Amino acid sequence: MQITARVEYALRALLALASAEPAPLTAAALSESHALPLTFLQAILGDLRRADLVLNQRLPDPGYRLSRPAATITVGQVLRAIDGKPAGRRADPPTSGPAQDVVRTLDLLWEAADTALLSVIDSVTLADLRDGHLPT
Amino acid sequence: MQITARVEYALRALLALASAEPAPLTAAALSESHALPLTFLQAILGDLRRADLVLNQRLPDPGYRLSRPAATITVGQVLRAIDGKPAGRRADPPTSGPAQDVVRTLDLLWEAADTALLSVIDSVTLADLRDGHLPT
DNA sequence: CCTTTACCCAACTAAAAGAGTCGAAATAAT
DNA sequence: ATTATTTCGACTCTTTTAGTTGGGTAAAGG
Repeated sequence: MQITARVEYALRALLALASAEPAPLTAAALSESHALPLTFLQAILGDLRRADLVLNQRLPDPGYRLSRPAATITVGQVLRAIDGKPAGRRADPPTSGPAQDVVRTLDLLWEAADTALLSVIDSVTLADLRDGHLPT
Repeated sequence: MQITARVEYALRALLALASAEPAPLTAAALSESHALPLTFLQAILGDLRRADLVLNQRLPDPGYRLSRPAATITVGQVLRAIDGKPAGRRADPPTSGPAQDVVRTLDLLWEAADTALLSVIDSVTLADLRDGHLPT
């Protein structure tokens, strides 16, 4: 498990929004109160908006809000919105030889690992995190 | 889940060794039959040897062998031997402010995700992979 | 001895990904 | 118009990955 800063920041920001609900928060406000680099945060909020997890409004009372209830947004959705790719091996598989079967077997292994991961992150919502309801 | 080439190559090599048991295979032989870059593979085998997963012997009949039965080596052990670190966030946590609690909550989340992952990779052995016994 | 075979190791390079910054443009009240 | 804020693409800096290179070690077998 490698947690990128993007994902971490995205979740921190979303949790702040979940706690502020239904009041909107501007990017600047989020940046200050949670020590997130402003311009980087803006880029991240852009990803979240394009993934329809968040929406923003202009004056009066400008800022970002969750686009749906915190209980319906899972951590998995956030990860996929931010990091895009669900997984991926770096090494390209050989096109022939006895290693073929081995590679197929490893594929299944990584798939099983991924499934285990998804079972956690797709079952935890922003509301869970906000309220401290965590998995075992 | 991000699978590095090092881990992938290590597992391919170990599976080859597990299948060849108890005959030793040289680095060159592994490199050729499984299309692994030789010098890179040597570095990886060095890690595996230092982690006591593999041992090598000189003439006569030189090469690498598993240092213990394939059924007692788990994928998790290999991952830890090769990539070292169990996990890690990139973003450094804030030293003060209301984000403190959020960060602690996220810590627990990542820990849960890690546990889920370990439950898979620490329960699958090289013998399982070699024989096609995979987790659900 | 001395060549051959194979491993050992530290330093190096190249390319990609990650973390952020910068600046100019768009938006929409007041 | 002006102000506050978001939006977008391009840009920089650093770290990690994926390898290579080159020099050295060990131990037969001739």
